Amino acid sequence: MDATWNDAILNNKPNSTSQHSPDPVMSFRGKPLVLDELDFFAENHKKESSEEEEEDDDDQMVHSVELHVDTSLDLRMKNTDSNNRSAEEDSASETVDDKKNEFGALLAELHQMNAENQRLRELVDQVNNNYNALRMQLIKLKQKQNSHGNNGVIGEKEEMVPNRRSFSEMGVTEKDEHSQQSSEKEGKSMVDLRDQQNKDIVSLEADARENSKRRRELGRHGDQAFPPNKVPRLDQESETMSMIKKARVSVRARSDSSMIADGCQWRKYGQKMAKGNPCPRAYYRCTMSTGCPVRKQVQRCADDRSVLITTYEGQHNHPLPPTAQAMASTTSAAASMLLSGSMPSSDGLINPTILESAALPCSQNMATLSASAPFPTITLDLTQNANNPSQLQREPQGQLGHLTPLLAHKFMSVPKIFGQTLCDQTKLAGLHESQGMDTASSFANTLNAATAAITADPNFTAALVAAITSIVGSSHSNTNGTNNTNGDEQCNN
DNA sequence: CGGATTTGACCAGCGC
DNA sequence: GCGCTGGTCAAATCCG
Repeated sequence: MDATWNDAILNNKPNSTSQHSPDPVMSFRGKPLVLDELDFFAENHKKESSEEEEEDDDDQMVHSVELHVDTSLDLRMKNTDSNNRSAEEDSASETVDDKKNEFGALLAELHQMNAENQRLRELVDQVNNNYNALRMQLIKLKQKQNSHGNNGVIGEKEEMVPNRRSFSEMGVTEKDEHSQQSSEKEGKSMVDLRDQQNKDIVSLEADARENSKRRRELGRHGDQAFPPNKVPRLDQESETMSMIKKARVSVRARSDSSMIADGCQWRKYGQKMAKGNPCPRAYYRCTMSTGCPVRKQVQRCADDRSVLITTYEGQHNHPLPPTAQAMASTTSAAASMLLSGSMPSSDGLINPTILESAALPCSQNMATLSASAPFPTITLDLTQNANNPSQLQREPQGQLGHLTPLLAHKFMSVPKIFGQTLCDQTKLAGLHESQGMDTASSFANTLNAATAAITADPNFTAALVAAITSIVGSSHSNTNGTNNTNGDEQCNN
């Protein structure tokens, strides 16, 4: 943005030319501007501001800029009128001055917001960095302690124990683990504590299995020994925990390569022929950190083999390179959003805000949630709009970093709509039960509403398309060190 | 030689 | 209980 132009507008300095001129003009660098030039600058300013907006992901800024342009257009219209009616020149001139002042104020506000956004962004970056550093330290510490506790015998197995993973993902935050570790410092050995944790978790999961089994039997026999409001609470909690553990994000995108380049390192650990699809499904796990629980499945679409379906599961437990953060943020945020919306509101009904959103007519069917799948899955379909040039142009290929906040914001804004956190879900589940609602059907309803709510946001879908298209685009040149698998070749042949 | 990939075996969940 | 399916393991193999 041209600083001089800004200063001229922001300071709203009276210019000698404009002061003496009968026509309402503004000046720029000492040169009087006619209205067409003003429009030109306004348009230019809009373009520049839009570019900045794309970099800053500042939605509010967009509104400000639009307002600014509207004002300038309004200005022109008013000025044209005043030229035609000389009798109203004075009043028109006053109107123009008013508009100029308003214009300047808006720009000043715009700058303030911009600066504030910059500060906030830096703050968020800093918090993120601190979090990642702490996390890495924690992981290293745990590994150290594990190696002591196991006489130096530690492997991936220990880190990959699902119990531990589910424990951390079950809403027991690292803070809790920290507090447990500090209590351990007060006298308990790490080994004992870990054994106890594992026993508790094993016991929890065994109970959950038992309850699940019992419920299945009850369902078969139509027995009411456990009517909806009498089902043990643990069952609900376990179900929620299991959901959290199993939430998935599926991305459909056109790609010739065997994988989309999402910035992470993956190791293939299996391949299976899936039913109903001649193309094999490949299983990958993240190898950027030992014990990272993230896995993904890659499979070509049976109907259209140019479409690559990548399904992500889990959250990374390590810092990610900028190129990986876009996809990771998108998937983890989508999973969070998905899970946050997986329960009804506290009154047992779907939040009316969701229904309002669902009623919006602009759904593009790009993001869908599946309630019928064994695990809650959000599918992002990028095949329909991938050829839309206007959307492709929004984001240069290979530049994912600055999309992350926007994508995460777009996803994260949904839980706010639902007005709940993951921690509330178990409580709500109990309440839900007590009101005798059919959990499965309400869950499906909520998912449907969430689907509509997400897809109703054109900004979200556009940003998503841009982000993942750029990922897919870059995958042609970089397959992340993974060669084409047999499965892919097999399928392409 | 070490890391990545392949592939058959194994296991768990689910429906009948 | 049995068979089917999806997901994972781990030994064998490949590759740089």
